[in-house]
Amino acid sequence: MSREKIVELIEGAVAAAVEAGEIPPVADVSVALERPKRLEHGDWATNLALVLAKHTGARPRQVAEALARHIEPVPGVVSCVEVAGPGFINFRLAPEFVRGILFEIDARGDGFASSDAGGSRRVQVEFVSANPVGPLHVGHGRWAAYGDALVRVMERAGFDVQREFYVNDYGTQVANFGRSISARYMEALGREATFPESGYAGRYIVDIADRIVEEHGEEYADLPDEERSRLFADAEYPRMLESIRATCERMGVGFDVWFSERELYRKGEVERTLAELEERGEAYRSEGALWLKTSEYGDEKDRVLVRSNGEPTYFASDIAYHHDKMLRGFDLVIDIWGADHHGYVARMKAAMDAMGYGAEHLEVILGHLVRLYRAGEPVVMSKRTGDIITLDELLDEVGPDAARYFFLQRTSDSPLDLDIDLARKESPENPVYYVQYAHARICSILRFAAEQGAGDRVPSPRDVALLDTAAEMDLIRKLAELEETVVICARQRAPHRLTKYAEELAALFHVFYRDCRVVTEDEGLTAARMFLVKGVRRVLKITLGLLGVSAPDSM
RNA sequence: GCGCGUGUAGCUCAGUUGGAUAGAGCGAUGGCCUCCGGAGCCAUAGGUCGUGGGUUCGAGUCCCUCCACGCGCGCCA
Repeated sequence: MSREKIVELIEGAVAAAVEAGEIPPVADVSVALERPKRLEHGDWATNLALVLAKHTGARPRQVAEALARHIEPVPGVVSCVEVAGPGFINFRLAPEFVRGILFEIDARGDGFASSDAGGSRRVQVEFVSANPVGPLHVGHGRWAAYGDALVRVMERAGFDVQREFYVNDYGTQVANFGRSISARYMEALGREATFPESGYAGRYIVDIADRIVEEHGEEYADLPDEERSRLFADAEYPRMLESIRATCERMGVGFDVWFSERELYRKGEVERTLAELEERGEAYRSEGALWLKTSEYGDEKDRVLVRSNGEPTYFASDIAYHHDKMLRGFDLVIDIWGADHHGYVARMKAAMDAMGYGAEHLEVILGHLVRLYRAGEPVVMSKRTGDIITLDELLDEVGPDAARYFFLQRTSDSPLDLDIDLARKESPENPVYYVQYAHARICSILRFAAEQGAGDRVPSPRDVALLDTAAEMDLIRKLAELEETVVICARQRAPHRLTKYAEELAALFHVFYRDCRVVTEDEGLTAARMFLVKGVRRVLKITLGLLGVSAPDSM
């Protein structure tokens, strides 16, 4: 890749300048390299001279000129090196080197833009992790899209990543679920029932109860309430979990591991972890409860692990869970939580320290919520009242491609406003159609070319050299940006940048399409342009694939 | 009250460890189809980057004040 070539040149110049006594030694050169925003500033630029000047108090431009003196253009690679502005060194690549990316795309195929930037670091990403007591809501959809795209992007950037869904199938939520079904069941039979205070009011609970009545009639009516509730909870949460899995599947999101909280308890991992923390002197007893000294690791106060009634808290099992993750050998664990859990981050990180792993092995990404609107009016969403728009309903209305793309357009750490009426319009306001259209259009061109009998030989470098208009070169340069874009997305945990890349690439293609006819009388030019267009198609497909959005041949 | 997050064009939002003249889509206005898909392209208008200070060669980006909005602050999960 061109980046490495430029870094080489800069490193050489730095070494030469240091030897000549013109500048002090420099640690790392590669970080100072960036793509200028403006084309007239070249293909690559470094602010290294500015950074050096800052440390030494020298004049930035003088440092830049000293460095530039030690850099010679490389025929066929770098055509021009110049000092500009306050002290940037700009590099312009030779056109034939720029065009070389087309051959690279052709050679690497679907593996194009993958790199080893992540160094095969073992990473686990845990996301969605919804309680199996109700359907996924729209916010879950956002986190599913985000987590899944993040994993795809990190994989392509050379991380070894696993997807995990944590199933909270133990404790209060599941118990409430059972009690809610139980109450609806009794109501359906015309028996006396009081709906629990903290029950789930959603319509789906009634549906479940009705189904049980249909299948089993009054079979459970005379059981004690608690027993019936437990029975229903145990029988129904796996079904609910299955439907959650199916919804994720609809969005193209699959998990490598479904990890059960219940299993943690069953295997005694919670007990073991608590004992360990006590042995390490990180936990202590007070007021009849067991506390973790989280305040020693940056949390506001110590937190309860075991209540005075003997019941472990959710925090306790969560620590055991993260203990388990670390035992499984991950270098880094990324948790994606709803933003409403942000008060929980400090204590979980403190727990990582208390266990002796170090908080730096846990990264928490807070997925902000989705605010739903209908025709500009906010939709009140509450599990308490049961008034929610489910993810399935949204998928019914806008389809998985638009939903995923929409969710991925914004950074994860800001709230997302989603107007359902707007989203369901399927109008060009949703850029997913714009990008998909570019792909479909290319496929159409290639179909046309085939009808015309245009050959699809790999063009010679001389043919490819015919690609020299601004529209063609701009498009080619954009193709070369995918790999670094993927790396940035992975490092910043910011897959949303890829939607922007996709739109820019599509836009440049549309401009090219306007300016350049692909199928012409000129065989060499036709071959070259078909080669280019195929490269664009490949890159669009890879990009959309990373986002989890389909790349249709026609629309 | 304390903590976290967010304030960038009329609207929705991008903006690499601080870099060169702050971008895109939608909306608005005006143009472009004899010929590979007009779900497209081109042009124009639109900004004190919430406010006020600070750090420096340089701040949308870093630090502090204040304002607005969202979320959190349980022996809930």
